[in-house]
Amino acid sequence: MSSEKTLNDWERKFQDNGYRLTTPRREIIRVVAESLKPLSPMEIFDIARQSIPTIGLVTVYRTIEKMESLKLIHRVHHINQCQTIFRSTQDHQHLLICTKCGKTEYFEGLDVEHAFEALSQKYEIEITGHSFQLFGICKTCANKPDKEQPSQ
Amino acid sequence: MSSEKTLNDWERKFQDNGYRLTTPRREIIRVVAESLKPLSPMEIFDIARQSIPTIGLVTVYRTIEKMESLKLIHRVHHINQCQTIFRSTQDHQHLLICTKCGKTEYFEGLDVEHAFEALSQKYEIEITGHSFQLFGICKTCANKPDKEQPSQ
DNA sequence: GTGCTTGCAAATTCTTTGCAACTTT
DNA sequence: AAAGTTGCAAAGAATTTGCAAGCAC
Repeated sequence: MSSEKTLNDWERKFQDNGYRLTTPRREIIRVVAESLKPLSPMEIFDIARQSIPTIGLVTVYRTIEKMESLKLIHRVHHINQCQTIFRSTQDHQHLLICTKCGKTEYFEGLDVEHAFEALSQKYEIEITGHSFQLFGICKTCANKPDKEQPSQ
Repeated sequence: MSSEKTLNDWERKFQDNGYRLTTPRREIIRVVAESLKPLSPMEIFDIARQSIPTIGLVTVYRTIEKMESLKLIHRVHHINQCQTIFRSTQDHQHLLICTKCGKTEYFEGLDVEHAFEALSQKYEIEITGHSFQLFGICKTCANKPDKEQPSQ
């Protein structure tokens, strides 16, 4: 899908949901829809500002909120930015996280590395690492609908 | 591996690398090594403070730094915390990211969902979502050793 | 005209840095 | 004793909120 089509789609989604298409908002949408890489709010701001110098960073944050609620974007894991930490194991990097209580464990039984060679060639990129996390509701939380934290 | 063993391992790693084992540092290590879930710096601080009330949040940040350089921990993707955004597609959530220039694209050719049913049963958790990202060096960057950004 | 949206300023929250006092080795 | 480490205070970033003026519909 061309980015021009994406852009129209996004603008239509905004209107269909009762959001107005203002000049700054359209520019922010355009920047994100056409970007080849994940962007931080400040990066979006800097790019958008080149066309609309009076734009405010706050508007960027608020437009991101709306794009997210419309599911037009999602958040990308950049290792250096995430500040939630967990003990690592040498072997496995595959995590299973309960979104309700936070309980987390490493899991085995899903081999993804076997496909890396073929993907490297197909997409012309040398794969050097990966992040793989599954989210779900653990047994304990499924049985207790109320908020519950693990012992620590 | 029991968390007691983990704890001893970690303390030894600190000492082997010339870091001193101080009271606050040991407590922070203990909290992280024994935690069942990923923790933010503030959460670590709050738990550690229960045993060592005089501990400082700064020490938590600095100990995290050291644990990370010793590869005892790693950072976990929590969707609500990461502020780097990228357009989403309805179908695929699998990203290929060049760590040098940031260029990102969705990829196909790796079916992970097929294993979810078996994993759900094995780990007693209902899987509701996942995040899967591959990191690497794209062809363009591999040919140009200098820093280079994609057009946007 | 109505009501959503904007940008500013200020308030919060999060993270890093400088430094003198303190601990570990 | 030497060198690494601590916690405070302050600086610096990043994000959110209140609000009057402005704009889309």
